[in-house]
Amino acid sequence: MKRLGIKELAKLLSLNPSTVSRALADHPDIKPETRERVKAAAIEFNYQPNLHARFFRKRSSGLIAVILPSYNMFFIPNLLDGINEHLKNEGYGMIVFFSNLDLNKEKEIINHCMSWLVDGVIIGLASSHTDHLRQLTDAGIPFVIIDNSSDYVDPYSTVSIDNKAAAYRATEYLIKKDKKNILGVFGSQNHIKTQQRLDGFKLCLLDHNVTFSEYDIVYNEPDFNKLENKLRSTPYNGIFIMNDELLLSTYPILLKNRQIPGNISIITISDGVLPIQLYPKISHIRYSGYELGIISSAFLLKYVKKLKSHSEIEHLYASSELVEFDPD
Amino acid sequence: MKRLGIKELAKLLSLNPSTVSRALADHPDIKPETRERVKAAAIEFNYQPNLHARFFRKRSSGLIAVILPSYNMFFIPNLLDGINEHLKNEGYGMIVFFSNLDLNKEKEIINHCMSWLVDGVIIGLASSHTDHLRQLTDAGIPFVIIDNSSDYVDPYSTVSIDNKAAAYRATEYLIKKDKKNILGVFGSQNHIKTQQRLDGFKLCLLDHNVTFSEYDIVYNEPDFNKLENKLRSTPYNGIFIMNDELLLSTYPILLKNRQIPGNISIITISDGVLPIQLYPKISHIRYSGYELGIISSAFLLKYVKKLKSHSEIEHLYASSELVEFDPD
DNA sequence: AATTTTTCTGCAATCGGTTCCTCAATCGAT
DNA sequence: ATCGATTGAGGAACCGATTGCAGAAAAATT
Repeated sequence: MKRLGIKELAKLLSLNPSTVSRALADHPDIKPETRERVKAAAIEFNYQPNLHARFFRKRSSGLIAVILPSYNMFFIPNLLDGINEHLKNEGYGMIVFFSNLDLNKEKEIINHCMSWLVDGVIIGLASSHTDHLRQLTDAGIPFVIIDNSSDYVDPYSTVSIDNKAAAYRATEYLIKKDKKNILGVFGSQNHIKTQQRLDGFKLCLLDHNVTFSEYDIVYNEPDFNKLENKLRSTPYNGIFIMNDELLLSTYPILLKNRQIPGNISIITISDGVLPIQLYPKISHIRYSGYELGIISSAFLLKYVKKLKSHSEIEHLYASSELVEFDPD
Repeated sequence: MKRLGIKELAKLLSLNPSTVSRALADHPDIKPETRERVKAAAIEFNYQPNLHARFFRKRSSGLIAVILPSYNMFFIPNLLDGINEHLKNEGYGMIVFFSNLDLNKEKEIINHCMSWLVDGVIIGLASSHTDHLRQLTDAGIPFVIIDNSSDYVDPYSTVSIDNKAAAYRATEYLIKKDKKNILGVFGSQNHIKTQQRLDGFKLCLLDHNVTFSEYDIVYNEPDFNKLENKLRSTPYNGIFIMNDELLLSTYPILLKNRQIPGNISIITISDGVLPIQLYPKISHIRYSGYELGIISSAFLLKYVKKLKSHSEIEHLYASSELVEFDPD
């Protein structure tokens, strides 16, 4: 069975292609009877419109590009799900690209997006460079930046979780459990996210008069001996772990050096997938990748639909909640 | 700076659009001088071709769709990298979809692909259902099935690792280390992959006259007590873990109940990311997602380029290698 | 019954590149 | 110097769906 175009379908129905087109698009000009006849035939003969022809003619694709920096395995799936779900409901499509944390690749992708006539872009930046985003602005293609909130640096709209607040709450959880010998495990200090979470962490300790020193913080440590030494030399009873990647890499060391659960409490910031896969499960400040997806796509569509001018910058924050797993 | 089309570019160069088109496509009719002049101008004025117009006219998109069942597999990033790399070199583009293990969504995506005029499809099946793939066959769109090798069931080309052989080699590794009290950790018995790896596992034990019983196998066990009980009641000194997911979920239990590394050896089958993130690192039969990507896309392109008839079914296997991390 | 209004459908242009075909200019050979 | 072959570029049709406009048919109004 060969694929048939709108002309063939029209011929089968003894109608004009334009009528068929309008019927399928629920155009009010077409009377219900004809409309239903056309739709039935479209299904019967498995008519699939040529999207390229359509987009070409419409000079817009109804497509939103999602550009992600890496295939971070933990929350990306939920994020994409959320975005896709919302876009689908609104009649938009989604097309996903990965920049592999490579700025040049990110630029390439953006050029590509322009060739694709995308209606909007949701982007997780590969770096702190944002100059190339002006291309999008110039072409009138709206975009929002997700996760990597560099809100105070550039005049672009962003959606992210409130990293500082999340870290604060996480730290507070440990303190309220009276675990005041706290070790902080953080990522690269160059990263904005690290700084934000570090701010929340330190602020909370300060607010609660918990003494700590820089010695009690491990940054992006691939050398596990250092971590192990600290665990052996200091009676830490609370561990703050900044994210999933660090949780995964440090958890075995913790298990080896401490009874878990026992007199030690661990908390992390996560979308909640990894912490409940581990055993025992890990308490965490949970943010939802799915929610972030919904929020960012809804936000973007406001610009796409011109409900909002692209010069109206705004910074949205997704919520996070404490998920406890300690037995006590 | 407004986007300009091929006509405007042609006007700027005092050339005909057709000449510009040919120059950019390296058509031999155009003399090198003109060609270079056109290309320089294209860069200078940042000419971005309208891909929809192009694909529409060419009646093909040069796009390969990659449909994956879920994101949360450890080797997906490498797989996509491999596919993308090869396709790019061959002048094709890649477009990625996720079915979330949902057959209906998979069907939807396939319909979508047809509307997109994709030139080929690489698909990791969401289920064992394959009826809907006939649509692609009917439309003359070639495809290959990856990872999930159901080769003996359906007449479709597949690319995967040789699960049975990999499991055999993994088991052999344990036996050669004289670890003959072996516990096997497997996934859902409904899954073809489980069966294949189980076959290799059992065959190897049989070949080496190692006694074992069904008691020594754990299937898709979300209840960790069972696993823990077995570890306590039986002096296992070798553990075979079928995949990354299971490694992640069982590793903490193993750590808790055994000194690792110690008198116990663990082996898993993996793309090699997780096993070296854990501590201590885990020996594994390593297959490369990247390689699988290269192989499957190269294979698909043979069909796409009509170097191979779509009726010529073939089953390719990617290689795997032993990666050892035991201290002794 | 004639005219106006409304409802429905057809016609044809159009979107931006690509490609078949045509043809002028250049070149080499006789 | 003439003719045929080759080279380089232009002209125009075309891909399939959409949409402004025109107009026939039906309904409503006078």
